[in-house]
Amino acid sequence: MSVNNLNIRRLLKEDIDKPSKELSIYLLGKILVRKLEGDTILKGRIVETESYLGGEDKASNTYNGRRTAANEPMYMPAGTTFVYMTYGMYHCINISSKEPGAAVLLRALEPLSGIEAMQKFRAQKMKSKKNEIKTSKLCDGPSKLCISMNITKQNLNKVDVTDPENREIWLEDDPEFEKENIKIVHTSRIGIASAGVEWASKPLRFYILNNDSVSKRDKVAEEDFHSDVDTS
DNA sequence: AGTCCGATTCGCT
DNA sequence: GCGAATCGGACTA
Repeated sequence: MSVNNLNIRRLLKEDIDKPSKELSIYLLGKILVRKLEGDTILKGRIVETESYLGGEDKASNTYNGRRTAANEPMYMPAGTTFVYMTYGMYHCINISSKEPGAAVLLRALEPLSGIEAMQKFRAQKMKSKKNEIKTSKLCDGPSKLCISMNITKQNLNKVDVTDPENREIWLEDDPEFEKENIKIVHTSRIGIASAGVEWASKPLRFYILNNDSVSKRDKVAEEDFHSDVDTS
């Protein structure tokens, strides 16, 4: 085992047991690990997240306290996966947070290990399998990362990623990753216009500035980080 | 039982 | 940049 691996540790319940917004930011830089049958390991650094709150949040599946069999994982203890199908053909994965009815949507990963397998999963699902996908484009969207990591509602909904016995999916800390050296952009969430401007515009999406795997950059929000260089 | 609609992605214009 | 693909589940009656 390499020296680097000695400091890597799985995240536990106590690490994840945070309110949705706080957890969204905490998870940036952490590593999502997926172990396939045959022991292939896929890893990706979380570089973009979104927070979904309960109750008031019109964009949330749990808006107004709605509670059904389908959204039950959002009410379960922090660290529970909530995988749902969207547009009849894609999946999105969330990690439930401390508050009942709230969760964090994983929107993008920077692929670190198992790139070959990710390429294979993505190619399977596409019509034109001609050209190879750029590594940074393998997981640059909530459904793309589910395809690349073979995450579906059938296989990984409602499981505890903080369970030390979980051999399929978990989170790891990366001691090499210097969180103090990155900039985190706070901006509006994607694809929720029908929730109305008030909730659609709230800054509940978070991503690592200048990371190539981020799904959609917000140039305006990014200006906050270089306003002193502005020449206008 | 029937209708409506996405927390998206891809392929083509 | 735009429209199609595609289906589970919430909601209506």
